[in-house]
Amino acid sequence: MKEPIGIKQIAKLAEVSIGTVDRVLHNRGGVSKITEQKILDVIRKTGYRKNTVASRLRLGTHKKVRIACLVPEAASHWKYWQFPKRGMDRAAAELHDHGIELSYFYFSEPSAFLERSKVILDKGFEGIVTVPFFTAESNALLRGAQVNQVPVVFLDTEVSLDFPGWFICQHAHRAGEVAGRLLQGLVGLGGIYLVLNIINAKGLHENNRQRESGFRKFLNTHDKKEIAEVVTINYPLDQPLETMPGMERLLLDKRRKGVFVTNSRAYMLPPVFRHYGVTGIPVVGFDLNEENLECLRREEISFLINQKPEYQGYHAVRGLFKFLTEKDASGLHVDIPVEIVVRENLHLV
Amino acid sequence: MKEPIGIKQIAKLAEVSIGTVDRVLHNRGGVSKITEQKILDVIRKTGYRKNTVASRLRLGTHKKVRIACLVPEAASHWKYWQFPKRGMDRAAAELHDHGIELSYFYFSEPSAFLERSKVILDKGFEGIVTVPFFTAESNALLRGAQVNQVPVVFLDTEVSLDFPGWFICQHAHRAGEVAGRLLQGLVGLGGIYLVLNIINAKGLHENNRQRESGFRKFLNTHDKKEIAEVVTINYPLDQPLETMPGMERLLLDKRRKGVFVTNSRAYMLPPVFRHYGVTGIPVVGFDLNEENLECLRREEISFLINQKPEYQGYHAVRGLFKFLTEKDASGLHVDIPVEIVVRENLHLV
DNA sequence: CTGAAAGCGCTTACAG
DNA sequence: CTGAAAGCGCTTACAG
Repeated sequence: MKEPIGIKQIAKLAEVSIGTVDRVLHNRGGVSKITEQKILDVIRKTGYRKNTVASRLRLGTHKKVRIACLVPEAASHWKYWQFPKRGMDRAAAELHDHGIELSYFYFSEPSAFLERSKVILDKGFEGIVTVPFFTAESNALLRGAQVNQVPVVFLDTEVSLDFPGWFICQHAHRAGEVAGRLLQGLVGLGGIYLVLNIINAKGLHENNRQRESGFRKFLNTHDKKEIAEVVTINYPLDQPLETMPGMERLLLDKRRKGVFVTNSRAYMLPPVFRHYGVTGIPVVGFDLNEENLECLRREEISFLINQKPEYQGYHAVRGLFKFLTEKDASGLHVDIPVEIVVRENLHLV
Repeated sequence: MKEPIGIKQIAKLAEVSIGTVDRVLHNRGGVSKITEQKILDVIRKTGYRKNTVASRLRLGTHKKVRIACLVPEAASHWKYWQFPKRGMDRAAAELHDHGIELSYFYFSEPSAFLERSKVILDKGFEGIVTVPFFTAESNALLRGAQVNQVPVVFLDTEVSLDFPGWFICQHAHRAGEVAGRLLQGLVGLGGIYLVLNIINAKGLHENNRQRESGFRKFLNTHDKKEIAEVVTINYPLDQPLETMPGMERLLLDKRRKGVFVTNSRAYMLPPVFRHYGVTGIPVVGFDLNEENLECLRREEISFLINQKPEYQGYHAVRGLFKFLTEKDASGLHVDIPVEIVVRENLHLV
């Protein structure tokens, strides 16, 4: 209801021109201490807030906010990366008239990540969205970005790095606890729970490690009598799952309760079950890829946890834009919900 | 990458002034057929899209988009209505510089709803957000709104009305199916499932009816042998739940499996269980009110389904604004996800 | 039926 | 150190 205070009214109240007000607002210097103080007083008293629409009209048409997205090659990783990309594109479309320009860079190897990082920094992008798959290279990126105060947002995984960066991802430990809750709800306590991790040359992915840890924590907390046993199988992608050491013994053990797959490949389980002729073993996994969804529809998987990759990409771009144009980092503090998906809410998530 | 086409370039290409272009763009009339056609051709060929930022700067400061929110008195309905209100306020804050003005109107009785509706229509609001609690009165509102083509968005419940309106709410039947999935997962098929509905002078709330129907459908579909039995208790709010006819018999029956509460009062169950000295009965309910959350934390409720009321309010206002300013109704087609909440993802939803 | 001009609030290049 | 002016793209009131 209060009168809209603009830069013009500030200028009048402080008895200066709007140019001088702007100099103070943007710390452009060249203003005497006394005038500056007078203007700052008026700004404080009136509670002036810049009109972002006018600001973006003026600025956005001249020089766009340029954001670089350094993402895994779209085809890899089960097309998972199309989702964040879609979210980023959607955000950019919404902000088109505000003056935004998204550029994509792709990598698969660490060396490409490093090389593209350099290009991005050289080209003077104002913000970067990427993924912390390679720790050393992510640190190198952050080190370079720090020089020009370029904000970097990491999606998907939270890892510990040497310089400050933003993370928009799901709390993996919590997601593991949720998985524990869901499985335990289905089968009760006691018996043997199987955790399936993918392992590669670099060892366990941080998300998988955290998820397993959360899962174990849930069972330990809820199982006062220590009658539940959690067994982990770390399997490399290039080996057939059904012949992994321990698999046969576990599946045929009468005490086996359910399986928690810490990655996106829960759909690999049902064929293994069929191979050993076992039925009725609940599976909880991650991600809404087509293979998993098909299993969910056929009721071969009980629950999937969604990391909302599109949502992650969308908020990364919107959050960065807000930060860059309004110095407001609130849009970069988003907790990705641990969204539980069953067959019946599949089309509504 | 393509050159930004503005009204100025359209004018130049069509060899007219920008005023004439604007007349065509807004169907303001007073343009010869031949000029109009020439301009339309250029617009089509260039793929011109109006710059919404410039448009809002010009328009928003002169006349704001005025939206009326006709909502239940905030204190009633377990403070549930604070959430959509919060979402609407958040949307309005984000759109402040674009020129939006939200006005709240409150009702509790149908008569007040009707009276406020008239006021809203008289005052010439451009869009309305409300709730279809009273069918006849909602129809009256829609009838009045239709005259001036004022769009009306209903939250919370989808009902059948006599005139077209928008609905932003959860698919209640699906939510019931999800509840069926969750309960059946916990206790398996067979035995007696209890459905608890609140009933008042107007009978069953549409959402509750749909949720029960979805729940029953799930059990019927999955229970080929018809060994599961669903029993409904419709209870009026002014009577003690534990003495409702059938309650004692059901709870003490060995075959009883779990309880589905179709409204926000799942928290009333645990005391009833204690009253009869029964334990370990799973409960699935709706809404994240403090009482329910406390039960979830104490593991007296297994699952809560969130209708995301804040999200509903937020999207109603954003969707209406987009529709009113860009003739784009896409923001009014939102399916509210059936969000499943357990103790472990509570703080992240 | 059409055009020229003013202005939304902010930003900056230029003149002094 | 400060002000006056131009302009972002769109919209409208006014003049012809």
